[in-house]
Amino acid sequence: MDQKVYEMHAEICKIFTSPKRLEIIDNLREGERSVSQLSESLKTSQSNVSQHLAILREKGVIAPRKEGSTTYYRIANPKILDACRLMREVLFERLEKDRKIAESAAKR
Amino acid sequence: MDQKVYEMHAEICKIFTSPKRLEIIDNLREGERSVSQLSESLKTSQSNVSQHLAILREKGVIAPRKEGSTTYYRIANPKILDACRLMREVLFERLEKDRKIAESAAKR
DNA sequence: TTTATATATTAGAATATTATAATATCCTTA
DNA sequence: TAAGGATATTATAATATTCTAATATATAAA
Repeated sequence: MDQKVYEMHAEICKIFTSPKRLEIIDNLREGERSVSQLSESLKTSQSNVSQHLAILREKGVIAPRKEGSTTYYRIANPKILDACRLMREVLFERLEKDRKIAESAAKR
Repeated sequence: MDQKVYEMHAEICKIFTSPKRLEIIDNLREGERSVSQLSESLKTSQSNVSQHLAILREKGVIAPRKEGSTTYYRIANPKILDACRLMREVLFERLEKDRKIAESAAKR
């Protein structure tokens, strides 16, 4: 496999390495949201939310719709939601496993 | 959703943000490999490969098997492979889309 | 027990990412 | 067209990541 593919693959996976971007994605699961709605919901500055939205937009995860001076964003690629959910499952399985290990250690 | 969950989720997704880790995962798809085999295959220093293996090991992606002085690693969590493949698909769809856009632009 | 081989760990330099602050742009309405 | 609200962009400080070089550890062979 070409080196370049690994680089691009790694690049696209950076979508998920910011808690705020994950939270934005989660918010947009339920439907369109404006920048200020997201800013409020995440309790994060408008500037920072816009930066994260720009990253998600450039990577093709979300798409904007302008209505007057308001920009609404929506999920543009549902496949990404599947990947996101799968990794969430991996996390939860891992947490469950750790919990069981701790439980059996406590018994002894 | 709890803030902490987003942080852990982002943390686990960092598995995929290094081209070398992706290449290691791809190599291990075919079966067990030793550190030196991987080092040679990736054309990367033993030290650096060991560092990446440590990260993958800590995140539960791979598991070691020692045989004498050699350590063989294998995939420990197949679900992670699914997530990895899904993101690769997302990448390829994106490349295909960009290609089509370039093509139709060239026609004009 | 010395030497060689395989892997792991650590320190540090180079680079990348994230958040904040300041500012710019764009749209609406008075 | 001036003012205000919504969003985007830019510079920068703080932090995190990655690689290299050096060293440590552990096993095997001589």
